[in-house]
Amino acid sequence: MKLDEAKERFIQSWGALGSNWGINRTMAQIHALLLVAPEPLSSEEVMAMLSISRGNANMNLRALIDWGLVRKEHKSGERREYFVAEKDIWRVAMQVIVERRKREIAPVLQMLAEVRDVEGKDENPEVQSFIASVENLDTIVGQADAFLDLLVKADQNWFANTLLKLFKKEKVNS
Amino acid sequence: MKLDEAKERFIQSWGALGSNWGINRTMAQIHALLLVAPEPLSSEEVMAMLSISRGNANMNLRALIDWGLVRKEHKSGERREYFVAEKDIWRVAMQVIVERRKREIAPVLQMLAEVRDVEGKDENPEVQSFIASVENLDTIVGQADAFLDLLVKADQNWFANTLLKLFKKEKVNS
DNA sequence: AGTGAAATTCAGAACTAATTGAAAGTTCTA
DNA sequence: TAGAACTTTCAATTAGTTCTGAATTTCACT
Repeated sequence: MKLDEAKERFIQSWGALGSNWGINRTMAQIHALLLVAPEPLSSEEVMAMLSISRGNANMNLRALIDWGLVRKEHKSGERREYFVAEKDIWRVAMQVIVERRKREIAPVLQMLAEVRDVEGKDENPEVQSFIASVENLDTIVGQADAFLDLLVKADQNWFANTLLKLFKKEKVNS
Repeated sequence: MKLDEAKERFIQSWGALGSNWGINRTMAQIHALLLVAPEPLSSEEVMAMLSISRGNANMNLRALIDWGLVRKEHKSGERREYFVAEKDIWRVAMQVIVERRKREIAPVLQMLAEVRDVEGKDENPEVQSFIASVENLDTIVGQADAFLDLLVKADQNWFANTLLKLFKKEKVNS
């Protein structure tokens, strides 16, 4: 496969993946494009390479900056702004986790805490079963949240090592 | 808060959450509804409670069954089918992970393997840097995949215990 | 094998999200 | 402070997704 073809394929797949995860396709494509670009790109270049409009490029570049996945770079003596993606994929992944945790897990935990405190837990068995479901959910979501918190504070080696150890244990146990 | 109100809030939030994660709102709402329903519900009941059409209810119920989150239940002597959600949330979470892993991680690993074998790795430095990015990504995605595989094989207690241990270590280390 | 109750399908309608592009805004240089 | 170079905004449009409901099929019972 030729380099350009490989890049194209990578960008397309990354875009498709993004759109399954609530990230819009263009945003994921721009991210992919910047990831494999050897140099910072200007918005003109992004527009041209993905055949998208100025407005679209601008909007999605800003969203990427918002997520902490891309940053602006100024070349001295140039009016034009350039964009670079964070190239360390581990950091990219952690950044995505941090953001989604903040935007999504936190509100869910909040909601669960609220609905949990429903009236009539002392007499009504239906209420009791509802509370049981909610508490169950709260435990799991809480555990996942704690785990992600641990993960984002850790580094990649720690993760890889832990994983390795866990694998070994699995083998022993089975 | 009254029980009905709490259920309503739960269903709405669950629906909103789903739509951020590539699961359509109605599907997530039906799931939420069944999760907190004390009894199996018929599609008529689902339709009525969420004010959705027959077709929509049918389609999404089937999608839920497909994901392994809901199952049909027959009451003897009844033509009508009833639906129950898997109530063990841990299992629900694992089921979702299994599905998404199958549908999404596998194709990404495939794509990465393909684009990795781009021409010119011996002379062109741009090709080399592209390959480096892709390999980097492949490592992380592969690790995540392995981790999820481990996770789905384990049970909730194992996860909670491991997590607990990791927390303790963190404290000692810091 | 006929009946009616329930499940399924699917073409088009309704809704939602993404995109465009032109206009307005900003910032730099002279 | 004029105007060129670039960025940002946003109303209108286009594309994509979900939902509806009538038509069709399946099924259980007689």
